[in-house]
Amino acid sequence: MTAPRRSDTTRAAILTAARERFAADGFERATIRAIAADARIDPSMVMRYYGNKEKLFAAAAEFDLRLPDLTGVPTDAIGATLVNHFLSRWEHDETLVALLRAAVTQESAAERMRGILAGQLAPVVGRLAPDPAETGTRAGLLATQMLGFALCRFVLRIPPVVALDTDAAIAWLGPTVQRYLTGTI
Amino acid sequence: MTAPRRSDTTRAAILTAARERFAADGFERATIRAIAADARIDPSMVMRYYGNKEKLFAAAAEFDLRLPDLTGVPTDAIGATLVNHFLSRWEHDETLVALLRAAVTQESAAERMRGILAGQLAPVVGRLAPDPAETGTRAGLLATQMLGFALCRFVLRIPPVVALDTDAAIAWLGPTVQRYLTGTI
DNA sequence: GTCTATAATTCGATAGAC
DNA sequence: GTCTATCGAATTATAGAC
Repeated sequence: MTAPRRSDTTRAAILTAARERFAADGFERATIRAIAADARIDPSMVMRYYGNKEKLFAAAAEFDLRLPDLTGVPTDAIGATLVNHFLSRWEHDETLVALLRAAVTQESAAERMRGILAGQLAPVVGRLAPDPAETGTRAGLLATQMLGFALCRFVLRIPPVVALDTDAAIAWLGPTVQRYLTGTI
Repeated sequence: MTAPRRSDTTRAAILTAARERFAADGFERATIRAIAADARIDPSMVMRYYGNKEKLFAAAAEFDLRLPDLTGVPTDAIGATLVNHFLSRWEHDETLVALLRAAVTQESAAERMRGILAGQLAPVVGRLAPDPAETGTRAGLLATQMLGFALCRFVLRIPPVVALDTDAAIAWLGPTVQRYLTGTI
């Protein structure tokens, strides 16, 4: 364990500002100058700490889905539980929105997104589905619905999707996710 | 009716090249220079014909969903019919992928996307749902699933989603769309 | 109608003083 | 560690010759 350096405060401020800018503007339009201004530091410090823009993004887009343990959840409540988890996870952390916005034009961000699905989501899904060969497909289908919802709600801001409250969103999306994870064709 | 000018060929070539570049690279990374090079013309011609980059995009992103008439379709086949329609529509026209990629960082493109949903999709959905107050919500839910699928398949290229063939995609997504349009909470 | 030349910005990245 | 100054590259957009 190393003691926290005095530069750690600066590093954290940069990361917070970077996440906000990347989430709001996407990778290209989020400039190092703007991020530095938000963090109240000099732009050259960003380069000094993170090397270049892509490495800065890689550090800012570190993301843990924090998926709950589903072993104690009744089988037919898995869909609603997961939808509720994703909704509250997004409300309080814009990292995933930043990642989503950047992934559309930045291959490294898309690769990161694929890695999160394969490394964090698929293992949890795998513990539910009997057939291991289906795990990837089920996790992928879940991604199409939940990322699509995030896209329409937070990025495209489609009015009726923005207007949905948490209960309605769970009621509509829950059965979809439930079927993708535990149903059959 | 005016006779086709000889410049119409050039204009069409520009639009085709623009659609390809916007679809592949997004709004910021698709440069006027690259579009002009693809169309085998001088970059200044693009400006001459379309004024600026945003107007060029607006012209290239003109999109008609070409939704089929659903009045003759059995009620419980609506989901599969629509999913099949969207899949084939995307395979042969990259305009919607271009619009999706651009809409993530370009507000005017997002507005265009919202306009397509409200102007083309919602009216068709409205003819199916008994309650007019629900039309927007149902069309929005349909958008979350179908745009999410396009995002994961064509933009993020998530392997198991890319691997789905048409029949499997219809079998999985059809019931979801069916419930969003004709089901209840 | 087509192309050359270039203006005007903006940005990522670097060098170096302090 | 922090900041000033600036380079070099890329881009949209314009002006004007032919």
